[in-house]
Amino acid sequence: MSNQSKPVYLKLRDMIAAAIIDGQYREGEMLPSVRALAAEQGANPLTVAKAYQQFQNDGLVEVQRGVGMYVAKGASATLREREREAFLKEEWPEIRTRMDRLGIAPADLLADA
Amino acid sequence: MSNQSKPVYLKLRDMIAAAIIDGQYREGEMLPSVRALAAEQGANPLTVAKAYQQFQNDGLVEVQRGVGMYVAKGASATLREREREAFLKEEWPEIRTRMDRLGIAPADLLADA
DNA sequence: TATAGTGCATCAGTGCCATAATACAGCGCG
DNA sequence: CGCGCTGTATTATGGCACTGATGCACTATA
Repeated sequence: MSNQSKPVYLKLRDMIAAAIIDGQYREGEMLPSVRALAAEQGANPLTVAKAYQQFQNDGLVEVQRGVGMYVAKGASATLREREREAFLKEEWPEIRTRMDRLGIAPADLLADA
Repeated sequence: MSNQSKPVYLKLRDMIAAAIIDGQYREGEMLPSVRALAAEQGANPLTVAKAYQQFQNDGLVEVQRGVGMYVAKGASATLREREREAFLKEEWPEIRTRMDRLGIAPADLLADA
Protein backbone atom coordinates (compact mmCIF):
# COMPACT_ATOMS: atom_id res chain seq x y z
CA MET A 1 0.00 0.00 0.00
CA SER A 2 2.79 2.37 0.83
CA ASN A 3 4.99 1.16 -1.99
CA GLN A 4 2.93 1.46 -5.12
CA SER A 5 1.91 4.66 -6.77
CA LYS A 6 3.17 6.85 -3.98
CA PRO A 7 5.25 9.86 -4.98
CA VAL A 8 8.97 9.19 -4.95
CA TYR A 9 9.79 12.02 -2.57
CA LEU A 10 7.39 10.61 0.01
CA LYS A 11 8.88 7.16 -0.27
CA LEU A 12 12.32 8.66 0.24
CA ARG A 13 11.05 10.66 3.20
CA ASP A 14 9.76 7.50 4.83
CA MET A 15 13.00 5.68 4.14
CA ILE A 16 15.04 8.47 5.70
CA ALA A 17 12.75 8.73 8.70
CA ALA A 18 13.02 5.00 9.29
CA ALA A 19 16.80 5.15 9.02
CA ILE A 20 16.99 7.95 11.58
CA ILE A 21 14.66 6.22 14.01
CA ASP A 22 16.53 2.95 13.67
CA GLY A 23 19.84 4.72 14.29
CA GLN A 24 21.15 3.89 10.86
CA TYR A 25 21.88 7.59 10.53
CA ARG A 26 23.09 8.61 13.98
CA GLU A 27 22.72 12.01 15.56
CA GLY A 28 25.46 14.43 14.60
CA GLU A 29 26.35 12.32 11.60
CA MET A 30 26.20 13.66 8.09
CA LEU A 31 23.39 12.44 5.91
CA PRO A 32 24.05 11.21 2.38
CA SER A 33 24.34 14.16 0.03
CA VAL A 34 21.46 14.97 -2.23
CA ARG A 35 23.39 13.84 -5.27
CA ALA A 36 24.75 10.72 -3.65
CA LEU A 37 21.36 9.50 -2.45
CA ALA A 38 19.85 10.39 -5.80
CA ALA A 39 22.42 8.28 -7.62
CA GLU A 40 21.98 5.40 -5.20
CA GLN A 41 18.21 5.39 -5.49
CA GLY A 42 18.03 6.21 -9.16
CA ALA A 43 16.12 9.39 -8.46
CA ASN A 44 16.57 13.03 -9.33
CA PRO A 45 18.63 15.18 -6.92
CA LEU A 46 15.76 17.63 -6.68
CA THR A 47 13.39 14.91 -5.65
CA VAL A 48 15.74 13.88 -2.88
CA ALA A 49 16.07 17.50 -1.81
CA LYS A 50 12.32 17.70 -1.56
CA ALA A 51 12.33 14.71 0.73
CA TYR A 52 14.99 16.27 2.95
CA GLN A 53 13.09 19.56 2.96
CA GLN A 54 10.46 18.36 5.37
CA PHE A 55 13.03 17.39 7.97
CA GLN A 56 14.72 20.76 7.73
CA ASN A 57 11.49 22.60 8.40
CA ASP A 58 10.95 20.50 11.49
CA GLY A 59 14.47 21.12 12.73
CA LEU A 60 15.31 17.43 12.62
CA VAL A 61 18.29 17.96 10.35
CA GLU A 62 20.65 20.91 10.35
CA VAL A 63 21.91 22.32 7.10
CA GLN A 64 25.40 23.67 6.59
CA ARG A 65 25.32 25.14 3.16
CA GLY A 66 28.21 24.05 1.03
CA VAL A 67 29.00 21.28 3.49
CA GLY A 68 26.09 18.94 4.04
CA MET A 69 23.15 18.05 6.26
CA TYR A 70 23.48 16.62 9.73
CA VAL A 71 21.07 14.73 11.95
CA ALA A 72 20.00 17.09 14.74
CA LYS A 73 20.30 16.20 18.40
CA GLY A 74 17.28 14.32 19.65
CA ALA A 75 15.96 13.81 16.15
CA SER A 76 15.51 10.09 16.58
CA ALA A 77 13.44 10.31 19.74
CA THR A 78 11.40 13.24 18.44
CA LEU A 79 10.63 11.48 15.19
CA ARG A 80 9.63 8.26 16.87
CA GLU A 81 7.37 10.02 19.34
CA ARG A 82 5.78 12.13 16.64
CA GLU A 83 5.05 9.19 14.36
CA ARG A 84 3.85 7.15 17.28
CA GLU A 85 1.28 9.77 18.20
CA ALA A 86 0.15 10.11 14.60
CA PHE A 87 -0.24 6.38 14.23
CA LEU A 88 -2.29 5.92 17.36
CA LYS A 89 -4.48 8.94 16.83
CA GLU A 90 -5.07 8.92 13.10
CA GLU A 91 -4.13 5.67 11.45
CA TRP A 92 -5.09 3.01 13.93
CA PRO A 93 -8.75 4.01 14.33
CA GLU A 94 -9.26 3.73 10.60
CA ILE A 95 -7.40 0.46 10.43
CA ARG A 96 -9.50 -0.82 13.29
CA THR A 97 -12.68 0.16 11.49
CA ARG A 98 -11.61 -1.62 8.34
CA MET A 99 -10.65 -4.75 10.22
CA ASP A 100 -14.06 -4.85 11.84
CA ARG A 101 -15.72 -4.50 8.48
CA LEU A 102 -13.61 -7.27 6.97
CA GLY A 103 -14.18 -9.57 9.88
CA ILE A 104 -10.62 -9.63 11.11
CA ALA A 105 -10.06 -9.88 14.84
CA PRO A 106 -7.16 -7.71 16.03
CA ALA A 107 -6.23 -10.29 18.64
CA ASP A 108 -5.51 -12.85 15.92
CA LEU A 109 -2.88 -10.66 14.34
CA LEU A 110 -1.30 -9.30 17.47
CA ALA A 111 -0.94 -12.63 19.16
CA ASP A 112 2.17 -13.93 17.39
CA ALA A 113 5.77 -12.74 17.52
CA MET B 1 -4.73 8.95 6.23
CA SER B 2 -7.20 7.54 3.72
CA ASN B 3 -9.27 10.68 3.70
CA GLN B 4 -6.96 13.49 2.78
CA SER B 5 -5.32 14.15 -0.55
CA LYS B 6 -6.73 11.04 -2.17
CA PRO B 7 -8.45 11.43 -5.54
CA VAL B 8 -12.19 11.92 -5.22
CA TYR B 9 -13.11 8.97 -7.39
CA LEU B 10 -11.09 6.66 -5.15
CA LYS B 11 -12.72 8.03 -2.01
CA LEU B 12 -16.12 7.42 -3.58
CA ARG B 13 -15.07 3.92 -4.58
CA ASP B 14 -14.11 3.15 -1.00
CA MET B 15 -17.33 4.61 0.34
CA ILE B 16 -19.40 2.51 -2.02
CA ALA B 17 -17.44 -0.63 -1.27
CA ALA B 18 -17.91 -0.11 2.45
CA ALA B 19 -21.61 0.45 1.98
CA ILE B 20 -21.96 -2.77 0.01
CA ILE B 21 -19.99 -4.82 2.51
CA ASP B 22 -21.95 -3.39 5.42
CA GLY B 23 -25.21 -4.18 3.67
CA GLN B 24 -26.18 -0.55 3.44
CA TYR B 25 -26.73 -1.22 -0.24
CA ARG B 26 -28.20 -4.69 -0.31
CA GLU B 27 -27.86 -7.23 -3.09
CA GLY B 28 -30.39 -6.73 -5.85
CA GLU B 29 -31.03 -3.21 -4.70
CA MET B 30 -30.52 -0.25 -6.95
CA LEU B 31 -27.54 1.96 -6.28
CA PRO B 32 -27.89 5.73 -6.19
CA SER B 33 -27.84 7.13 -9.71
CA VAL B 34 -24.72 8.79 -10.97
CA ARG B 35 -26.36 12.19 -10.92
CA ALA B 36 -27.98 11.68 -7.54
CA LEU B 37 -24.80 10.61 -5.80
CA ALA B 38 -22.92 13.40 -7.49
CA ALA B 39 -25.35 15.98 -6.17
CA GLU B 40 -25.30 14.47 -2.71
CA GLN B 41 -21.54 14.39 -2.50
CA GLY B 42 -20.95 17.67 -4.29
CA ALA B 43 -18.98 15.93 -7.00
CA ASN B 44 -19.17 15.76 -10.75
CA PRO B 45 -21.35 13.05 -12.32
CA LEU B 46 -18.43 11.92 -14.42
CA THR B 47 -16.30 11.45 -11.33
CA VAL B 48 -18.98 9.29 -9.75
CA ALA B 49 -19.27 7.28 -12.94
CA LYS B 50 -15.55 6.65 -12.78
CA ALA B 51 -15.93 5.30 -9.27
CA TYR B 52 -18.75 2.97 -10.33
CA GLN B 53 -16.75 1.86 -13.34
CA GLN B 54 -14.41 -0.31 -11.31
CA PHE B 55 -17.27 -2.32 -9.84
CA GLN B 56 -18.81 -2.92 -13.24
CA ASN B 57 -15.57 -4.35 -14.57
CA ASP B 58 -15.41 -6.74 -11.65
CA GLY B 59 -19.02 -7.79 -12.13
CA LEU B 60 -19.99 -6.58 -8.67
CA VAL B 61 -22.72 -4.33 -9.99
CA GLU B 62 -24.99 -5.00 -12.93
CA VAL B 63 -25.94 -2.21 -15.25
CA GLN B 64 -29.34 -1.86 -16.80
CA ARG B 65 -28.95 0.95 -19.18
CA GLY B 66 -31.70 3.47 -18.91
CA VAL B 67 -32.74 2.06 -15.56
CA GLY B 68 -29.91 2.02 -13.08
CA MET B 69 -27.19 -0.07 -11.49
CA TYR B 70 -27.88 -2.95 -9.15
CA VAL B 71 -25.73 -4.72 -6.59
CA ALA B 72 -24.86 -8.12 -8.02
CA LYS B 73 -25.56 -11.35 -6.18
CA GLY B 74 -22.74 -12.28 -3.85
CA ALA B 75 -21.10 -8.90 -4.26
CA SER B 76 -20.88 -8.30 -0.54
CA ALA B 77 -19.13 -11.57 0.24
CA THR B 78 -16.84 -11.30 -2.76
CA LEU B 79 -15.83 -7.78 -1.89
CA ARG B 80 -15.18 -8.59 1.74
CA GLU B 81 -13.10 -11.62 0.89
CA ARG B 82 -11.11 -9.74 -1.72
CA GLU B 83 -10.34 -6.84 0.57
CA ARG B 84 -9.59 -9.16 3.41
CA GLU B 85 -6.96 -10.97 1.37
CA ALA B 86 -5.41 -7.72 0.22
CA PHE B 87 -5.30 -6.36 3.74
CA LEU B 88 -3.63 -9.39 5.24
CA LYS B 89 -1.13 -9.85 2.44
CA GLU B 90 -0.16 -6.29 1.63
CA GLU B 91 -1.15 -3.85 4.30
CA TRP B 92 -0.77 -5.66 7.56
CA PRO B 93 2.90 -6.64 7.20
CA GLU B 94 3.83 -3.01 6.67
CA ILE B 95 1.69 -1.88 9.57
CA ARG B 96 3.32 -4.47 11.77
CA THR B 97 6.79 -3.31 10.73
CA ARG B 98 5.93 0.28 11.56
CA MET B 99 4.54 -0.68 14.93
CA ASP B 100 7.75 -2.44 15.83
CA ARG B 101 9.81 0.54 14.77
CA LEU B 102 7.68 2.96 16.75
CA GLY B 103 7.68 0.78 19.81
CA ILE B 104 3.96 0.19 19.90
CA ALA B 105 2.90 -2.87 21.85
CA PRO B 106 -0.24 -4.81 20.91
CA ALA B 107 -1.59 -4.14 24.40
CA ASP B 108 -1.60 -0.40 23.64
CA LEU B 109 -4.10 -0.95 20.87
CA LEU B 110 -6.47 -3.38 22.52
CA ALA B 111 -6.94 -1.34 25.64
CA ASP B 112 -9.95 0.66 24.48
CA ALA B 113 -13.15 -0.59 22.90
C1' DT C 1 43.28 31.13 -6.53
C1' DA C 2 41.53 26.85 -8.29
C1' DT C 3 38.80 22.90 -7.71
C1' DA C 4 35.33 19.94 -6.21
C1' DG C 5 31.98 19.04 -3.15
C1' DT C 6 27.78 20.83 -0.83
C1' DG C 7 22.50 22.75 -0.99
C1' DC C 8 19.29 25.81 -3.49
C1' DA C 9 16.53 28.50 -7.00
C1' DT C 10 14.43 28.93 -11.53
C1' DC C 11 12.14 27.37 -15.51
C1' DA C 12 9.90 23.92 -18.17
C1' DG C 13 7.61 19.57 -19.34
C1' DT C 14 4.42 15.87 -18.33
C1' DG C 15 0.53 13.49 -16.67
C1' DC C 16 -3.39 12.84 -13.68
C1' DC C 17 -7.47 14.70 -11.67
C1' DA C 18 -11.62 17.14 -11.78
C1' DT C 19 -14.85 19.86 -14.01
C1' DA C 20 -17.89 21.62 -17.61
C1' DA C 21 -21.01 21.64 -21.56
C1' DT C 22 -23.26 18.79 -24.70
C1' DA C 23 -25.08 15.18 -27.01
C1' DC C 24 -26.45 10.43 -27.46
C1' DA C 25 -28.71 5.86 -26.16
C1' DG C 26 -31.79 2.76 -23.53
C1' DC C 27 -35.91 2.02 -20.49
C1' DG C 28 -40.57 2.84 -18.12
C1' DC C 29 -44.84 4.96 -18.05
C1' DG C 30 -48.85 7.74 -19.01
C1' DC D 1 -45.56 9.14 -29.01
C1' DG D 2 -43.74 12.30 -25.36
C1' DC D 3 -41.64 12.91 -21.16
C1' DG D 4 -38.42 11.92 -17.67
C1' DC D 5 -35.42 9.09 -15.72
C1' DT D 6 -31.30 6.13 -16.29
C1' DG D 7 -25.95 5.43 -17.97
C1' DT D 8 -22.48 6.74 -21.59
C1' DA D 9 -19.43 9.21 -24.98
C1' DT D 10 -17.09 13.26 -26.59
C1' DT D 11 -14.37 17.27 -26.28
C1' DA D 12 -12.24 20.98 -23.99
C1' DT D 13 -10.28 23.33 -20.07
C1' DG D 14 -8.04 24.50 -15.71
C1' DG D 15 -5.39 23.13 -11.89
C1' DC D 16 -2.05 20.72 -9.46
C1' DA D 17 1.67 17.43 -8.25
C1' DC D 18 5.68 15.21 -9.73
C1' DT D 19 9.87 15.09 -12.15
C1' DG D 20 13.58 16.86 -14.55
C1' DA D 21 17.72 19.90 -16.65
C1' DT D 22 20.49 23.75 -15.84
C1' DG D 23 22.86 27.11 -13.42
C1' DC D 24 24.05 29.65 -9.16
C1' DA D 25 25.72 30.38 -4.22
C1' DC D 26 28.31 28.62 -0.59
C1' DT D 27 32.21 26.02 1.78
C1' DA D 28 36.35 23.20 2.52
C1' DT D 29 40.72 22.01 0.90
C1' DA D 30 44.96 22.16 -1.54
